[in-house]
Amino acid sequence: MKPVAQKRRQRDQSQRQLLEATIAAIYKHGVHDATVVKIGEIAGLSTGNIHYHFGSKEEMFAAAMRLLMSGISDELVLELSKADSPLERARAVLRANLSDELFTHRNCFVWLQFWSETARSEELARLERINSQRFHRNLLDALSRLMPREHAERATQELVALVDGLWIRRAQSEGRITPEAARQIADHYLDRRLKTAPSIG
Amino acid sequence: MKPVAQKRRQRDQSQRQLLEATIAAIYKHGVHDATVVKIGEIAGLSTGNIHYHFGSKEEMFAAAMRLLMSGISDELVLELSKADSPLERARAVLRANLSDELFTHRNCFVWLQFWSETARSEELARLERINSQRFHRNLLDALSRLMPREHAERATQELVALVDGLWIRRAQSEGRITPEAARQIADHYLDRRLKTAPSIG
Amino acid sequence: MKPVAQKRRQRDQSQRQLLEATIAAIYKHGVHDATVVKIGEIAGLSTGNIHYHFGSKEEMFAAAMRLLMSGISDELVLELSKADSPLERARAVLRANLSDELFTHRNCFVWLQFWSETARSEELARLERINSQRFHRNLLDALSRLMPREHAERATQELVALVDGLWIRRAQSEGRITPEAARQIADHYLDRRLKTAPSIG
Amino acid sequence: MKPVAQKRRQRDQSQRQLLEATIAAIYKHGVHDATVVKIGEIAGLSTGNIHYHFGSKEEMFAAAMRLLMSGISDELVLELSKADSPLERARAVLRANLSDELFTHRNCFVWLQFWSETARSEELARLERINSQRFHRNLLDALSRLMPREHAERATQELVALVDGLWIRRAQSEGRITPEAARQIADHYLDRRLKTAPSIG
DNA sequence: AATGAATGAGAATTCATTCAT
DNA sequence: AATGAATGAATTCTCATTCAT
Repeated sequence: MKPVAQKRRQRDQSQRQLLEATIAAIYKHGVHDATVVKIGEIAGLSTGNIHYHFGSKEEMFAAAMRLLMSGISDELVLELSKADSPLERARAVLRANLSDELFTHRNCFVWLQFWSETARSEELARLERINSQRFHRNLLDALSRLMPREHAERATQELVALVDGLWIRRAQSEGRITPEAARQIADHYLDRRLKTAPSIG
Repeated sequence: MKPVAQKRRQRDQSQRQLLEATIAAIYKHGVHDATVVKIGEIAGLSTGNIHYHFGSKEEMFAAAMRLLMSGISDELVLELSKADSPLERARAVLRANLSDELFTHRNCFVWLQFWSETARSEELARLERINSQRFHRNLLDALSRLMPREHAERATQELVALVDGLWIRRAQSEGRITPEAARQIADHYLDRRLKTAPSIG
Repeated sequence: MKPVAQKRRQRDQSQRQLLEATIAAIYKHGVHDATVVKIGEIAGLSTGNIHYHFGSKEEMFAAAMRLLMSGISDELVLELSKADSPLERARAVLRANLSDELFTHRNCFVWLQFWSETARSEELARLERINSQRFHRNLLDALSRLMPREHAERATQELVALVDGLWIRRAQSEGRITPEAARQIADHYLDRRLKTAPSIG
Repeated sequence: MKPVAQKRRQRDQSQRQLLEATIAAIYKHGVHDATVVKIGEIAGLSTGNIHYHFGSKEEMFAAAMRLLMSGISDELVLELSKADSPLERARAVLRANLSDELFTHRNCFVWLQFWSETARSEELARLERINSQRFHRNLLDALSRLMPREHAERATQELVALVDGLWIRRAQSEGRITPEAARQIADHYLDRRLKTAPSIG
């Protein structure tokens, strides 16, 4: 008989597979058409098993959204770890959301699908708020050291909207915008913002 | 009164009611849950009627999206008619998309739902492209007279993304942002853009 | 105002048009898919009108079957009028059902469709029995003068089955059998029957 | 007992039940009114199951027709296995189609329903052709050894039509003809055919 | 853990029929 | 006589979920 640790590992792997498959299915078919059967096929598991692992489709979708969010979080932590000035930190926050790894057609598309599902699931709405607020908070923290509070708040709002808009654009179709171009837009925006805002102290 | 004319009016009214009901249902339940039965209830018409008038649910959704787009178009025409300088025209384009009438929670929410449906319906995707391109073109026309071509193109991209991001934000929940605040963000952005770009002539 | 006779003529024409359209629709789509709307389109009349004229779809189908039957009947009368011996009469009955005008793909196909509808409509079943019995009776009358009663009865049964089978064959697809070939089969069968049966008198 | 084997048996049994129920429903109501719900009720299974097992109603109908055809095929093989001369073989082919087990009101009625559905389903039409050709070929093989080729071909055509006509007759209503009578008709026809055709060799 | 057969509520769609004009 | 908008019951099909194995 297998030791407990091995069993757990196997279980975790199944669940991970299921979450990846969920995202893949949403990317392929859209949330609406990402059915339990299709997800199961991609994951190589039966529908019965999905309910064994996640209880319901909605819980699995929430877990998939969390997986996506943890990817964003990891990227953010990575970028922030390399930044050692407020300006660098602000740039790091933007870069994290527009990196080659994260700012993919797939990611942006799937995220847009979750955005729209927010209307049907309070849990997904909650997760969206958490993600949005984390982005907002990190950016505000950095900008607050570069310009007066009020300016920083406005600049944050604008940058958050700008990045969201870039995600929509990227989600729309493969070729509309590249990560490189998106980063440039955000960076230039930040530069102009800093030039025109009164500096601190 | 001619019976033919009366019948036509009756038909047009039913179709209009159905389209309004479609939008209302999407607003209330999300695209996914805006079923033919619910739409029929809101419109006060039977489900059979939907297929009599539009052939299929999908075609009715496309017609509803077109109705939304014609609202945006009307607003744009109205604003542009009042503008008589390139700068005014650029502002008019932005204001049209962020006006009190258009930049409502309802409109932005429903539009986000259509955005996500783009993945499932080629016709909706086509409509989205038309709308996006019209916005892009009008803004670029105006900005091209205020700054060198290349700058104008970048500025357009940025402003389009910014406005899309503001729509997402507005869609998310009633209170996150007001039309007034959104217009300020866009206007300030434009002002800074003009200050930092080399002027024409 | 139109005279009464003219009105009646107009009404009769509409009804005749509708019956022809019914048959055409059944030929084109099969009974199952010959909907009131499709029939109306072929006839150039609205669905409301169909019910004004026939009360219900089923009644219209029965009327269409009667029209088909009257065609067979006319053909039979015509052929019989030219026959002046028992043998000629027997041949006439067969020829009537296998004539170039009647034994068409269209006729046989539509008749097969009515045959199957017999299961759902007592009225159609009744009509089918009338038609079948008329065929049977006329053939038996003729054959009874050519061979002993018992032989005649058997021969009639056989010939009726043979002709029905030929109709099925013709209904199946355009090319399986020609009227000419069908008539030869029936005639040869009759000849052999007469040769091997004891003659009367 | 292996669970896998058990599941397969369970599945096969359900599918078989569904096919029997399809035939029973067609016999009871006609193809047109043999709805998924009614079939499910007869089979004692839910409607969802029909689509789980067969994908669509049409595919299930095709499978039911194949089941009917395999019954005919079995009967034919059985009869042929007992025949050891060309004449015996010809008789066997006829007897197979007119046996007490096969030539039932139920079978003939259901087959007539499938015949008429041939117009709506290319697959059913294909199956009908296969069945018809098998009958034709087997009969022709036997007759070719009893009379010259050309005679054999005509005799085959005639016998096929005769048997089809007998099926129609049997389908029409319970009492019109018995298997015994049908076999006599076919046998006598064959006898007369052999008498009047030039023999081989 | 895993399977997959079975369920049943709910989805879009079709269509004969009605009815106001 | 004729139209065609409106209805609503019925139909096929989908899909998350359950459950025996």
